[in-house]
Amino acid sequence: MSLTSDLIRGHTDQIILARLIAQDSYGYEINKIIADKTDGDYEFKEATLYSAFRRLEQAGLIVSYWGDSEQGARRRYYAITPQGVQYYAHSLEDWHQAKRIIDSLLTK
Amino acid sequence: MSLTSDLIRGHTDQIILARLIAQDSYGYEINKIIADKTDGDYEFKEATLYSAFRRLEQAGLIVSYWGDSEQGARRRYYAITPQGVQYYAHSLEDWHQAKRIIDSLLTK
DNA sequence: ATGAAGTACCTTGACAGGCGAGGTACTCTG
DNA sequence: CAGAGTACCTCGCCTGTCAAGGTACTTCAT
Repeated sequence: MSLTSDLIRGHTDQIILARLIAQDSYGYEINKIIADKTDGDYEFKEATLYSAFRRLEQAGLIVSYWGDSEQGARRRYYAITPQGVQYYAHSLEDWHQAKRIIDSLLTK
Repeated sequence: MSLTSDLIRGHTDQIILARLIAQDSYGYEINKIIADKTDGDYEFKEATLYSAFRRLEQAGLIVSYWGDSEQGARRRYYAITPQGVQYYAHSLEDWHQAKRIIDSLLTK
């Protein structure tokens, strides 16, 4: 993985929310999906991931519940809230704008 | 300006280097050019700008010299070094990769 | 049976970058 | 002479990342 975290910083929450819009999920799975989607180029550090969950839940953008799996390790599932959806939509616009702005600043 | 700083974080150094590749410049002017290029949508906070200069100079990516202006406020000019040019080229590639990765993570 | 590897979660403390707030010093214009 | 503009700088807080460490369960090969 060659991506420095500072390039992803500012997208962590957004990326997690994008996954939760697709379906409820849990930490470990989200990270695996991200690794898959990027062909192993990127993955959150666990500490980063779980601190993001805490932040998002406190902000009311996601809620969590324990999975009722009888076997295997317990899983804490997360679901996106309506505010989360709204926040995500807004963050998408920000991203498109940021791309334009950064690209324009990197040219003569 | 709606851009959150975390979206720019990771691009600060890169943006400054891009300006210095175009021509030697100084803090105040760089910020004005950036404001111009983005139609006022973005501008560095001064503290951010000057701490970036310090960081870049310590890293050997830029060098500074005092402008010899007789009138007006003194200006500290910055010039990019060969290492700076190299670092910039590398950071451009990182950026293109980051764009692809982030975009791919924001879709189902 | 035992140990390694995989799944799955969590916390602590350090560190780096952004930036609000404050400051200095000079020039120009009304 | 005051205020706005140019131009630089520092201090200390805040936030997000992450290395390091931990817990607990399951599966599989030895």
